[in-house]
Amino acid sequence: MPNLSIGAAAKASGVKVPTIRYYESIELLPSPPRTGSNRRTYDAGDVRRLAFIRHARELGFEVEAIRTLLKLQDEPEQSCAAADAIARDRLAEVERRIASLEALRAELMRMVEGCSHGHVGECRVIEILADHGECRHHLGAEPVALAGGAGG
Amino acid sequence: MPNLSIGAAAKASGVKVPTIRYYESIELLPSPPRTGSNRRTYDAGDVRRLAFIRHARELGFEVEAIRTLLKLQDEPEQSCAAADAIARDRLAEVERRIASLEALRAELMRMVEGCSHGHVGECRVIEILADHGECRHHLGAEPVALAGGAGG
DNA sequence: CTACATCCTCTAGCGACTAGAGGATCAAGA
DNA sequence: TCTTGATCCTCTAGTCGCTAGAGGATGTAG
Repeated sequence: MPNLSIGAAAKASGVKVPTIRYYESIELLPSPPRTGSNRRTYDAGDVRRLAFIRHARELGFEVEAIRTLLKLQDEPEQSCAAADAIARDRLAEVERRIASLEALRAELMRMVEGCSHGHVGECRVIEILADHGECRHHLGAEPVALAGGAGG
Repeated sequence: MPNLSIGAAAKASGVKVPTIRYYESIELLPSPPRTGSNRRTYDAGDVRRLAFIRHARELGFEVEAIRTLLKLQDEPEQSCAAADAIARDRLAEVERRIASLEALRAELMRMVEGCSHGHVGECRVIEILADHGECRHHLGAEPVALAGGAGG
């Protein structure tokens, strides 16, 4: 299945067309050969690489980490200690995030359970947000950062 | 404690100075009065509002949602159904994120456990990322988006 | 009087895309 | 052959929620 158009590569890999071009622009994906009419052509290897990137992104790996992983992949005689370290870092962060989110969920549940659908004056949601002292746990110094950026 | 400088308001509310100015620029916080030498002066009400915003942001509320909540807060005779709905949305999203992150954690644990510190050729980390088929669960269509934005 | 902290405005940058303009090319049907 | 519409190209600018830095004015402590 060689010589795929960018659209076909997008379909096969699950990475959107503009995102593929973006990955090329940041040199995460090599510039593919072009047809006579200047269109990009991809092969199965590119699709695999794109799927790899997509999967890693879904797992929350940052582009820089993916870049490192791809370099490791390109030189398979290297030690996998570096790849392992990246995954471990990721795991630690994911566990931190889960802990934050669970504290957060507890607080949100407290809010919506306390809401008696009366007036805002007695609304727990507003009240809890207004009174920081009611919040016993500590959500950590850094913001929780789950505002979903790239929604469909 | 009226007539605080922006730095004092920042300290009292836990919101950084440039962030306070940013909130003013997007009209989340009203423009405060200025001194003769053009410096912003805040009072206790502003500090409360800032603390409210900060707390809501820590809980993952988007600025637009906070804007709505603040409007509700300013008119306390309204029904709190809107505030409740916003909090419920937030809760649902948090629960989705937790589920994604737990699937993700399982996969990362599988990765680092499988890594025998040999060569990349046998490295589970690379292998699992490369082979999407090994991933049984589904992380959802949208990206997990936990790349920590504003790390201090 | 001298440091130095704090304040001001302004612009630009971050990450990881997404959206749209404005145009070229391709594939299929009438 | 013509036409329609999908796909492709490049480019710039926008998203979100800030953060960083330039370049200058003002305040405060010793």
